[in-house]
Amino acid sequence: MNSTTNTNKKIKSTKEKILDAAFELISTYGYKGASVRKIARAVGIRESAIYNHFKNKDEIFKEIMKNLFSSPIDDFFDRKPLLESAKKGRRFLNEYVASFKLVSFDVKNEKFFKIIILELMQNSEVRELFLKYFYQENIKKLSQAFFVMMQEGIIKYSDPMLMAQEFFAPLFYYRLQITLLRMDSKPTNILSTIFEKHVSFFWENIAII
Amino acid sequence: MNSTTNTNKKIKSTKEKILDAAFELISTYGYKGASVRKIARAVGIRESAIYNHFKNKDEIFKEIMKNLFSSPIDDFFDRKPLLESAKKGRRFLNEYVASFKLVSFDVKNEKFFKIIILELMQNSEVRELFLKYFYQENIKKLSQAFFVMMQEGIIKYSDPMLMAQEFFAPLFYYRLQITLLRMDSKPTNILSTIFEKHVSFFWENIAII
DNA sequence: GTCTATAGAGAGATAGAC
DNA sequence: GTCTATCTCTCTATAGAC
Repeated sequence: MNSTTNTNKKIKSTKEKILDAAFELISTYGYKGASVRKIARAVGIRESAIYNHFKNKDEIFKEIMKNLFSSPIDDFFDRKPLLESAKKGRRFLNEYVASFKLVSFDVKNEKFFKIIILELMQNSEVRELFLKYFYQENIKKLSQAFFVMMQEGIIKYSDPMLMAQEFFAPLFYYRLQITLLRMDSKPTNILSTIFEKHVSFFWENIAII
Repeated sequence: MNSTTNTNKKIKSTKEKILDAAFELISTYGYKGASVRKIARAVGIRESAIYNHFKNKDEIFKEIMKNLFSSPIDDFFDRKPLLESAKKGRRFLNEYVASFKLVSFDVKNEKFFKIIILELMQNSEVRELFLKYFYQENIKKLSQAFFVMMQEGIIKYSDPMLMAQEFFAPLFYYRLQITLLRMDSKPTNILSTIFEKHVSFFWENIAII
């Protein structure tokens, strides 16, 4: 174990520094606005030095894109057996939303979210990943969970896919609002409990009894 | 009434042509990407000629911004007395959503929507208008409508503001998805009836009986 | 692996002839 | 009101010295 493994305090390589600076700049100015000039200045090197680590600007973005959708929400589904924990009904939804809320208020994840929105209308690959991530990953798994709940007789019978979308959409909407408010340093206290309220509102309406 | 009033087929002035071209370009490339060069080329004039009609590039964007949020959804609330039509309950929601759906699939409005998303993370004024429009205009009026329904005993008692947000959020989410799918010429048939399904799902859960 | 120097394109904007 | 010509800046990227 030498310094190159960067176990603890990690001395960052120039390549890592470039990626960090690029990530920061792209999340505020977007891909076009984050120029190689700005990135180099942020790192403290010349533009030409960038090209010793990346073939071109696009390669930098591609590297950052790899982590764009690997957020803690995925981990949520990985952490526990879906079909088993779904049986917990409302408690399952509470846990899911708590995880989503944590991600929404996390600074690093907020920057990823900003990049997604910034590039959504410009980059078809981002669109592809966006639809895949929010659909395949979240909606599909949520609909499975709702299906389990129906089978268990905890909630009313309905279209699980529709239910999943109806459940997820407000989460996305609230997250977007939080991000926008925070960008202009506006208070988000109105939204601090909205996630919990959402679960209550939703549950009241799908639960049996 | 002479040719300058442009009553019927309207011979467009250069200024109008510039605005049209700029609108088109901004909706695909964003503000930064829609260069004065590109706009001039699209109109068929030189860049310098642009400056006879607008002080600078920013003035062009400001002019377009004026119409950014004056969409037909506003008209919906203007057209009919809110407190009276809200008493119709589900029929009111159906009409509101039908209006929203029309806007979502309208090509011109889709371009406005794209500009909003493109500039949301870059332009604080767009953010301001976005929050104002979607909050003050839509959510506030919807919550008034829900309050009326509660008073009338058509729906269960609850927080009208929360209800309005929960009702509106999926509409926004579905609209975004439709826009993204259409950008890559992907089928939207899965979403063609989602707006109606949303009303059904929501209504079932708030209605008394 | 970093630097200087430079190329070549595209950006916003202005001066002045017609 | 449109043109040509031009200025100044910023951008991505490469060549070659150290």
